[in-house]
Amino acid sequence: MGAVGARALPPRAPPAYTPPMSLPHALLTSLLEKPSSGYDLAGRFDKSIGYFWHATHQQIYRELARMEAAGWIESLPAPDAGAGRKKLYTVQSKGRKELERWAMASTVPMDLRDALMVKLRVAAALPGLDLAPELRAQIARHEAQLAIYRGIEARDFPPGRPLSRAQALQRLILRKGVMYEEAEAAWGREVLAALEAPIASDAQPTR
Amino acid sequence: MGAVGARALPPRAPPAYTPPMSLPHALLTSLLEKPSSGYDLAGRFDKSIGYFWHATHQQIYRELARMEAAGWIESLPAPDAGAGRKKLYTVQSKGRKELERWAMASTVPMDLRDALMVKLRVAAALPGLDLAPELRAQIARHEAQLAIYRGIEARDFPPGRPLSRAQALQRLILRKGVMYEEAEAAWGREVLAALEAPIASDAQPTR
DNA sequence: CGTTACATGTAACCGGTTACATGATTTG
DNA sequence: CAAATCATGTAACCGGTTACATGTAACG
Repeated sequence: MGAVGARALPPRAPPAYTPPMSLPHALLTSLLEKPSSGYDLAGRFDKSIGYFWHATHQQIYRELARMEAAGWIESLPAPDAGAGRKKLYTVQSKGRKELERWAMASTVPMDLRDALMVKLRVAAALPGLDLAPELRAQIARHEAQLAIYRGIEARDFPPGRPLSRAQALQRLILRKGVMYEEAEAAWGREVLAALEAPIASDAQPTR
Repeated sequence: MGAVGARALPPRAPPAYTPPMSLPHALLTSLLEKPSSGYDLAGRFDKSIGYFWHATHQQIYRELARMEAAGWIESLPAPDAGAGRKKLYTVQSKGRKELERWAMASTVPMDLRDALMVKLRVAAALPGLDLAPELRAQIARHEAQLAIYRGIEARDFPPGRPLSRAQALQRLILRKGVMYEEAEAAWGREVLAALEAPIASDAQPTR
């Protein structure tokens, strides 16, 4: 097969706007909770998701423009801001349906892509290399992040107080951050301990 | 400021080839262990890192071409494969130095970007939504992956046998996969339990 | 009046993905 | 010799990032 000479095909029909991943859907969710301007979204990018996931204003403006073109959202000149260009985006029924569809659909997880894993492999090939400093830095970073999440948890969800459904879900999102950082830090400590362990030079039992 | 009319600048000087992330360095590591063709690298993409991180052959060929242009690696027509185009890539001293530099440098971690976190937020805004099936699927997926890693661990690193330095490092890479999947599955179970818990409709103590 | 914050955008690049193409080698 | 596999690539897109541009509103 392989139609020879099929080179100069017209540029494929503009693919129907169906993003595989989730920035637009994250924005859609934010807008569902509260109609906002692109600037507002960039500023907070959602109180809970923004803890873990940063998006620049350019990304956000781009997605908003696309979603408006797709009819998922609509913009009105903001009631405040007289001569400014500020726009207020509101989710349309098409957008709400799309968000439901996406939420119910199954999503493939991201690859686990950690530079430290590669660096361990480098250390195996280049025995002179000392990864301990970088490891200590990473452990400290994860522990600091963990402390931040724990602080938020203690402040926003003190134990013993009953939570609304929305609050309970919000807390679970934060829990993910906590559990993720705990696992990262624990792994880091395990690696550091192994690096500092007596180097049983090569497969020699300590005897 | 902002030199008006500075539009038609010549396309900025081709930025010195300094990738911020790590695919080239992962490939470099693989090549350091064993000079290979692009096809070989695509096939295994490194026994340990390939467990977690997939790279397509196009990515790999592109990176190999760039790294050769940068003088990090060199290609020779492969000794086998008579009339074929197969090339064997070998790390040059420049590449080895770059790998060391990168391994010692500190790396910024990736954002934690999980669709389920967004979906929980959606569920908070749209109370009709039932995320339980998707959650069960994710838990099953993580547990299956965990079983695979545990199998490899048991096969390659049975307890009680002393390990060489390289083997110990290899095992730590695998441990990361294990700990990551454990944390993901544990979080999933926590969320599922919360979703199925008595819905204390809104902040009403069960009393 | 000048600086800072608000607010939106264009241009250009890089990494990751998908589709397509091409040709050599091995095998039934 | 036809099909599968080996082996390498081009083209085109999309998402994420950085640099640059532009203008309004609020504040001291």
